[in-house]
Amino acid sequence: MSNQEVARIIAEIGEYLDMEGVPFKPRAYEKAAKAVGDLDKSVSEIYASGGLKALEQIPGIGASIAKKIEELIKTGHLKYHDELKKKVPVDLSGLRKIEGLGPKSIKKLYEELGVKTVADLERAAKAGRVAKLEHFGAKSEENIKKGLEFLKKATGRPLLGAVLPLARRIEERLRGQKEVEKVIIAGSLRRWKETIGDLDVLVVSKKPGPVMDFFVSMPEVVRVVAHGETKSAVKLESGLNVDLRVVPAESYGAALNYLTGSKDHNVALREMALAKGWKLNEYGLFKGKKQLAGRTEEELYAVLGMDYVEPEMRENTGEIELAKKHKLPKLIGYDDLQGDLQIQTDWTDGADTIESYAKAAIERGHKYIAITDHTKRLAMTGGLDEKKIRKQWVEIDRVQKKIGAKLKILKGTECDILKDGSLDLDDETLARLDVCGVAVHSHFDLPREEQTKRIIRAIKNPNVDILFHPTGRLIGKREPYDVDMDAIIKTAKETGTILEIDAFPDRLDLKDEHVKKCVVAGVKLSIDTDAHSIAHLDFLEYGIAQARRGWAEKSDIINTRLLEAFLKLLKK
DNA sequence: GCCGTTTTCGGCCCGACTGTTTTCAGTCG
Ligand SMILES: Nc1nc2c(ncn2[C@H]2C[C@H](O)[C@@H](COP(=O)(O)OP(=O)(O)OP(=O)(O)O)O2)c(=O)[nH]1
Ligand SMILES: [Mg+2]
Ligand SMILES: [Mg+2]
Ligand SMILES: [Zn+2]
Repeated sequence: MSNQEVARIIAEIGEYLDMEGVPFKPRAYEKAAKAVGDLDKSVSEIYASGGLKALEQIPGIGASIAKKIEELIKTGHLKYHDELKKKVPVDLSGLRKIEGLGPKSIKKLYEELGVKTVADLERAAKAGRVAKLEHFGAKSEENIKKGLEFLKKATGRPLLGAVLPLARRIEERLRGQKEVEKVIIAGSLRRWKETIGDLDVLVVSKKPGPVMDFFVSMPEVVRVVAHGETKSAVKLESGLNVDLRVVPAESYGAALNYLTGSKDHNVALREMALAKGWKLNEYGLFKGKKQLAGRTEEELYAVLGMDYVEPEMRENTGEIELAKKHKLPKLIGYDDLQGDLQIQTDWTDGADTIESYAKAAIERGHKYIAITDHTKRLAMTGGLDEKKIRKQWVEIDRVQKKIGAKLKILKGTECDILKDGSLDLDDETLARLDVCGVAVHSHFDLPREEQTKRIIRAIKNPNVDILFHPTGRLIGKREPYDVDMDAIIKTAKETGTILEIDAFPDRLDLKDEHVKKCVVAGVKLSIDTDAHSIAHLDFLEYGIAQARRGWAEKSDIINTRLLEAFLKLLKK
């Protein structure tokens, strides 16, 4: 039984208890479910090796839930869950996808109308039966209908890269309003999560009314979900929700901290405040009626006795303890990169010429770039063979001469790792390159052991400098191939191979959790755009963000160095 | 149900908006 399956059952128990109005337990189950879902080892294995005791070691899991997990692992079933489900036998996860519909409403709809599924609910709403229920009415029925309509079109969480440009436009638009003193996008976007559930916008203003009116009447708005004095929410035609919070200047820091989250980070801070006899909310940190902090986030963390925590770290995964001990890492900054080490040109499947990339890189302040076209096995891209890549070197030399010393153009490759772990170009050719990147582009479905052996063999090659997009995932489209990342990281450490953080918004590969492991292991990383056109050169920030989410410092990333120092970090 | 240099018992983050309601529950952030 997978972690996700266990987590789902535990979470459902929480929802059923919530339905019955049981206090506190729902949160306990919710927390436990999240703990299981976030585990990076398998619960079954944890139980197999350490038994109940090991399960109870997981924060949020105590004796009672540990026993339930044991039953799930042993029998594939949980009597307690089955019993709760028998009382209200509905498609809970399906119905919960309807915005605004919570456990209490679902229970009522089942008991009064026999609604078990989304389809049942649709029939009941269309027949006007929902509006007749006590505590429901015409508007609740209408909202359910709208929710059902939206659910049919819903397409899941969009990529950060797909919403960031829109978010920045909305930010600018609000900034143009005269009542607006400050605007900032908070929420998961400020934490640079790889996918985004909604936009959370914070505005400072003395006059919220006009700001709210402007916000809910933006042209893209198709539905006003809420329209209040301090908070509004809308749905855009793209399906994206946008929340707006407006506060006075003296609450800016506290409100930004609240709206940035994560929820778990917020709750942990609020518990800290509570333990000191204080109260933390979005208006400030208070001792009785007196505001101790709230105008800035820096002040808020300081008064709580912590160092400032960067938004990318606010996931309640240990950052709070480090901040209290003043031991937070100093994260790599958004201006710290000197160059880009993965670029595909029109020699293969890229859209632009070496020369135009060089000019664009100079405009962006890069000191070096690596030209890393595909190799011959990727025939559909016109991948380079040993002969053709030598021709490319001549062109690189020509462009280098033309542009002079402003930018170093490195001769590189994104050489295919073949099925057996050998490489698509011969060693003599690889040895003559400035930067040799290798990557898996085929046989994604090899068994874990074989895939791991294949990649290890490739990076053990003394000519190989960097492993590009190490897990091969495409967010929302393709799962990472099955590979033992711990073994790859270990080998990278032993061989001095660099692992890449591919910044392309649908890759972000390595992702934050793997970056964290590399940092701990002392494996060096590179941040590259994987550009296939000049516009893609701007993706570096997504890679930097992922590095920051993995707690990487400047020194962990090789292309923060100037050329000479950077080249020294590659294999001899 | 979980958890602990304020507690092994008694707390549990805190607030906004809506809709249906004569005073607040439900849902969400
Ligand atoms: N204190 C507190 N803050 C919360 C709670 N729920 C949400 N928040 C805060 C933290 C969140 O980051 C912020 C925005 O809420 P969202 O639901 O939009 O979450 P977030 O943006 O983190 O993720 P998302 O990508 O939108 O799913 O509001 C809560 O229950 N308590
Ligand atoms: Mg959000
Ligand atoms: Mg939100
Ligand atoms: Zn390519």
